[in-house]
Amino acid sequence: MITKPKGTYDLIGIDAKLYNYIENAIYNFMTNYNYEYIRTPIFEASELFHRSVGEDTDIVTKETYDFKDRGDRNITLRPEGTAGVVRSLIENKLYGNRNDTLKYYYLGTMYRYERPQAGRFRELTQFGVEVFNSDDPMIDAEVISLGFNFLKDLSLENVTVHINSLGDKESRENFTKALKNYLKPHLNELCPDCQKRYDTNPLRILDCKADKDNEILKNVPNILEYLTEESKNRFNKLKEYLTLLDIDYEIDAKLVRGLDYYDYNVWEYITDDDGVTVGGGGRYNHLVENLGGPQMPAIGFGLGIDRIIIELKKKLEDKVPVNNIDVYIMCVSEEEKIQAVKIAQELRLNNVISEVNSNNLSLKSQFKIADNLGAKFLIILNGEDLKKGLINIKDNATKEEIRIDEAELVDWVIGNI
RNA sequence: GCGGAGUUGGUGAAGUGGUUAACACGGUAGAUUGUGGCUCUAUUAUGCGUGGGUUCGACUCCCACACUUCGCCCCA
Repeated sequence: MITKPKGTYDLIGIDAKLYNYIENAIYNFMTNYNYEYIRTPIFEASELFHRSVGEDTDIVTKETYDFKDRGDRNITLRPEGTAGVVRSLIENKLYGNRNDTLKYYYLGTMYRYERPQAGRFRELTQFGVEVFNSDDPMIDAEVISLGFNFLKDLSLENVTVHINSLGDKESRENFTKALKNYLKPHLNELCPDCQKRYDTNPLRILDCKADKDNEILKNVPNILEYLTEESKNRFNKLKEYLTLLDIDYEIDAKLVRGLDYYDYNVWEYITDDDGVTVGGGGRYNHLVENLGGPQMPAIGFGLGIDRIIIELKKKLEDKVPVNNIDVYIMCVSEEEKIQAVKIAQELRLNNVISEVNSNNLSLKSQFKIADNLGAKFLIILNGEDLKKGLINIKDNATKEEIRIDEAELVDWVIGNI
């Protein structure tokens, strides 16, 4: 048997239903916020990700799907959404009118060569937004609240936004220096991984799992105290706006995001009950420029649809929603089938959700199927009535059965569902 | 890339080196001369992740691989 590649999954059953539900919610929601839909390729030149994410990080050296195409080009399956959108912005000169704030959203699959775990796949789906050309904390608040409100709209109620500021370059350098000075005398008390991180990625030590309870980490310098005036102002403004907008947020000075390109305000959406991060984002005011575009501020987030589906399922428990249909059409003989197909099409074209037996089943089985589909009405075709131009229709709730004229069927159904 | 646990019908699962792989749900057919949801009866895995090996004999033991899951690294 051929099996699916590691870390992928088939979207079927309840998961597929939830995905459809989320997808529709996204389109509706984004229309109200007046964000434009953008779709960029699933694969891009490898260089794009190397330059955006950082040349030396593990992410790019061993956690992307890279290959050479037949034209000997270096190609990478996109591991995230931001780089492609920024590339498109630059290539298509979408920033033509420099007064506009440009707002985009995307939904699509991403590919990461990682070891699968709970809620971590090699093919994953992300919904994200990117906003260009506004540097005002007001827009930070809009973007953060957009994600938060969207999750609420999906009825994922218990989510808190964890916010932090990484400041500008100067703030980060100052903080990193202070952090390293603080940790240096205690280095041998940290876990082996953290001892390595001390040189490679000191900020990551802040959210180390092994040293979580370590006293040393509890008293670590606070990045927020090392922010420059400007960075601090941005962060304070953001908090004011979030309070104004009634967003549940929490300041988390130990929140660091993995990418080099973030500046200033960063955040994650974290569920309250089990602490799952369903998404996160940050401001990245230098990425557009670094990828060859104009100097242009930007901010965005990504939400993991796969994780959201998992969280929604936890909430649903056994209350699996059933899509009830309006009409189930039962038929046995050849002449009944001919009629059934015709009626089914007619009803469907009139927005009546209809299903028709197509398996030569006994009436008993057809009744069962109709019940499982939650049909409101059953059309039970029979040869004798058909000859008289009558259709036998049964209300599945009251069990009442009436015969109505063929010509009046559609109107009758529309009037009664 | 590293480590732990797992993989038995459509589903939930029990099970043993030896002939017929339990039980339940679900499905199908019948009792019901075309009108179900209750009940009863029959039937429903030529196969126990895949490929090798040991054995007279393997679903059961051994090896490899795949996939799942939990954790590490990493987390865009």
